[in-house]
Amino acid sequence: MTETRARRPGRSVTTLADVAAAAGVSTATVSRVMNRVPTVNPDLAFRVEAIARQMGYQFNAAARTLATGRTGAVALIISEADLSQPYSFTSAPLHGVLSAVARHDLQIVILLSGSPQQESHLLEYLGRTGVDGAMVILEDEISHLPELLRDAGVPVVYLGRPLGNAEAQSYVDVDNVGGARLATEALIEAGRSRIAILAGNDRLTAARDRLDGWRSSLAEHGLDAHRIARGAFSPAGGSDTMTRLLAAYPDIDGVFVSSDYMGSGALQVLAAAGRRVPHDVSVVSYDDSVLAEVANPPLSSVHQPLELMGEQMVDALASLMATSGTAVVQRVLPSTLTRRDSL
Amino acid sequence: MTETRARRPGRSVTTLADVAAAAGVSTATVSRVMNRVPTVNPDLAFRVEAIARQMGYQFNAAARTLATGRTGAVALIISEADLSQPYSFTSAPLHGVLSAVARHDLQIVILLSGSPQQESHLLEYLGRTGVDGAMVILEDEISHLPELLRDAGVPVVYLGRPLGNAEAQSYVDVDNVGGARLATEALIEAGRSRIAILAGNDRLTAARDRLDGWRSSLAEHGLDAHRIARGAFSPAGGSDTMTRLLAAYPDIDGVFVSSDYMGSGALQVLAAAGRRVPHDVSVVSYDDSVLAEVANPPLSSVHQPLELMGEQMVDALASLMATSGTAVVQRVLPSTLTRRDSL
DNA sequence: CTGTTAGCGCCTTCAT
DNA sequence: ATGAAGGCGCTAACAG
Repeated sequence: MTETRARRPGRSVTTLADVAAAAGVSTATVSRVMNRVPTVNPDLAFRVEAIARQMGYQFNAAARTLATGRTGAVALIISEADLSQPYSFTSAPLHGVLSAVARHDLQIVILLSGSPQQESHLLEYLGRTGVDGAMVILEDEISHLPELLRDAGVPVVYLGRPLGNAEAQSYVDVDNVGGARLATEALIEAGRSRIAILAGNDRLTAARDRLDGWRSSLAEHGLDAHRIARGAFSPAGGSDTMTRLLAAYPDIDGVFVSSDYMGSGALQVLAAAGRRVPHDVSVVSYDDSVLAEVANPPLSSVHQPLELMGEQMVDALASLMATSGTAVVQRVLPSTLTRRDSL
Repeated sequence: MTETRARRPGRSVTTLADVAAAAGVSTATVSRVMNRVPTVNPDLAFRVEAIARQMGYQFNAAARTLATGRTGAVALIISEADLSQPYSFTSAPLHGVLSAVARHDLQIVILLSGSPQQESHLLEYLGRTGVDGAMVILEDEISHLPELLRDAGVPVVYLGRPLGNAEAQSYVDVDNVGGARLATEALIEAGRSRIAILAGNDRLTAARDRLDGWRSSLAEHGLDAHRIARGAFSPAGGSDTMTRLLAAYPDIDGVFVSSDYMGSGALQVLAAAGRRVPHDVSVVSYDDSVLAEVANPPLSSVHQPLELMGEQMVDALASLMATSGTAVVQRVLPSTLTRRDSL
């Protein structure tokens, strides 16, 4: 019995050399064929390809990476905390990313950000021959991350305009100002004039932009823009903030709520206070999530193309990796309003 | 000027050889030090380690993989479709997986399942020296996947007991029967006796187990178990099914709903029919998601330790990879009941 | 258009 | 306990 020493490394039995031997050519030729180098004789290429397929040849990713320095993988940097939120918006762009990745023949590696430990791991991984590029999907802005990533030597695309140095970064964002204006205009068109806002945490650019949009719409129509209350993007935050708002400005007849999560809390407070929606008070919310759908009454809400954003991140990253220069891609997508009973 | 040809491959400038040269030892020794081989002289090890750290040495993953056949990465197989559901339960175990992965010093690669194309990609990737193991988180059972994966040559752990061949697979599951019993007992304790169920799609083992649990509890208490209606795990499914249920069995005073998603739909139908919850009808739901929290009234719901399950999947996989044998790990976690106003 | 030949960076027997 | 050297599988000059 031939003593074939068990090949520990790799599970892929067939190598380039095997195919080359079977086809009676050199490994270089097989390599060219597999990589579709155009200069090979078509007939030969066809023959080699057939043999390779028949032998079940699959290239060894590690070997290829070692030889080329490219990995065919991109990192997706997300936060554990974001995912753990019961209703987190991270999964929608994540979905977009995943569906787009297939088109570009890339592999996704998940890297966690959040704790210092995770970040050091992240940088370490990026520093090795880990990935060819990275995408960042973080709900809470982490202002120091961009500068850390800048040194990693790979192109990076952010979801949402990063807080810090701004203009030098590539990102895909939605028009939060425009979305807020959409919501506010709808309230005005519904005949409301004492329009308040439940604003989110000021540290988030999205929250600030929505406040700005609300303000500018009201200003354009000569309406007061002082009915403001701030709170967390959560049901509890929504009810607390709505309670304070109602106490401070009992005359409100319209509310723009900066997130559905807050919206569901706000609705409960409104109901408890005997304000009928939309009879006494019109409400427009933000995110157009399932929470808006199941709310009572169902909430009109500004829809964000989250999945599309994920897809575009991949497209942007792919183009950055192709040019490998210092190019910057910045894309801002429009929002739309989904109308439901609360208006 | 010395003509240092630009090193295309890899970004990690410092190699084992560099460290070896700086320390005046062989690359073999440095390799041993970095891999904590116990036979090296402690003093030497310390010295080498210091030098390596100071030079910012990081091992090249591709080179190591090429040499050892191990990758230090595990695949996470999920479905694009699951993620795209507005309220999907995939992200909770995902979160658990991610948080556990750090502890084991593993890297996560996302692989998509769903379309035939994605599956062939998946198998191809697994077939290469892609990963050392795999975890499967699929909300819809895909019965042919286990047998495909069986040939991939790496250990696999499932979330939820797989439908098919069952006993040969490793999995982490929750006790759906027990959870349903918990819910049903609570309904009985609340003084209800005409207890119906909104059951889910029969193709899901979870849905079937919940039905079984409901049945067995009722049987033990000598109560009728014929008030059954089936529907999709969605708000629309919930309202449709609840409507049918009410028409068929107008006398119900308790309902066990197999998912919060259905629950929110069911609640609306109940309200529209003039049935007060919990005064006329008690409702207990399943999943303990944010939907239960924001429902009106807030729903009592069976809580599943989804994140914990994700963590345990990683633990299980790690132990499988360590033994590298044909061992099987099967773990079933208990559910608990979160009480809210609907009871 | 195809073959030859060096590595890519690391691990690992085999000697010493 | 340490060093020398071959090889993991593939790619990319460079010849021919």
